[in-house]
Amino acid sequence: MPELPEVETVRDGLDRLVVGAVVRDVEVFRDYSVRRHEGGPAGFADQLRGRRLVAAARRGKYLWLPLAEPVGTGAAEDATLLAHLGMSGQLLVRDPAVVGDWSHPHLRVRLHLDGAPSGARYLDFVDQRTFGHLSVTDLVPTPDGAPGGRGSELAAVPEPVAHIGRDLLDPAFDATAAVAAIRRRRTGIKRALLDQTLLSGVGNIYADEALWRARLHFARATDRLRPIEVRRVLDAATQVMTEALAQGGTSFDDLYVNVNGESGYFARGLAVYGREGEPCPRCGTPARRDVFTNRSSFTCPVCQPRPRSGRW
DNA sequence: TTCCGCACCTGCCGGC
DNA sequence: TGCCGGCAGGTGCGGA
Repeated sequence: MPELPEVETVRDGLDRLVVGAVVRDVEVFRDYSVRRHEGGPAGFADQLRGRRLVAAARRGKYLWLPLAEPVGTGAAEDATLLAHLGMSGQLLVRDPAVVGDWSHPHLRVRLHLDGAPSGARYLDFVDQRTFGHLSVTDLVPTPDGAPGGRGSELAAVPEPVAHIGRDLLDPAFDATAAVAAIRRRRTGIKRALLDQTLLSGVGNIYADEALWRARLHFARATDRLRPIEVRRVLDAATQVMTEALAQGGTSFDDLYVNVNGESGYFARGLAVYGREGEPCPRCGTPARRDVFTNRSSFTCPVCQPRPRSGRW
């Protein structure tokens, strides 16, 4: 599933392979994939045709490509192509001269490109489970005046991204403020980690891994955790996502690949996620799976003892 | 205001 | 062999 390291891997690929390209044409094969674009599929295509992709930026799991006119190649304008990969979305950079008449059963949107630095002609949005989406949206200023996200120098973010917090790999991320915000909540620590308004980019996989590294059970109440414990789990999340990024992200199957269609290798680096019954790498106790907020959570019952009065 | 549960969506897999 | 239900899970909305 694409979480922060996977989305950052895709962003880096787009930065190298398609930034500078002009969108010659747009094909929307599945209207639902542009459901968040206010003008519908036709408006989505109209707003992209003839525009130049001037950067590849990211905050948390949101990815965007600021747009400019093709002539007068100045700074980005006030609009951007915004993407969220959801559970299974992929952005694939394709050159038909290399891959032939490539298609995919889950191809939802295709951008035809001219002038990409890689020579690629297609930017394909492939999405099996269709939780992902694309839109063209306005850029709005960041409240703190710092760049909106990794890969962009603009102090602006897409309007739908304005409400989410900065992510742990963002140089402008304020860990002290995040610790305080989490402790003000009256919920479980995993719920807080997954709340994208507090901090962005952490999903189910890395939340479980960070909690295991920090030796905290997912149901520990945020308002009863000491600041140092919250800080410990944030540091662990930063560490595990940095390691995953170095290995191209986590791939369990072909639902996550980079822009070239290649898998990441971090799945083998996971300590507990998806390893029910397998020995904890620290103490050897079989990992446990619980259903928490309608999804699986994996813990070591010894390293991460369940609290007497936790918040499920 | 804050927190929580659920719907959205598709394909795979196991059970019958 | 075919059908059906469960499961995967990020996000946003509505209800408590």
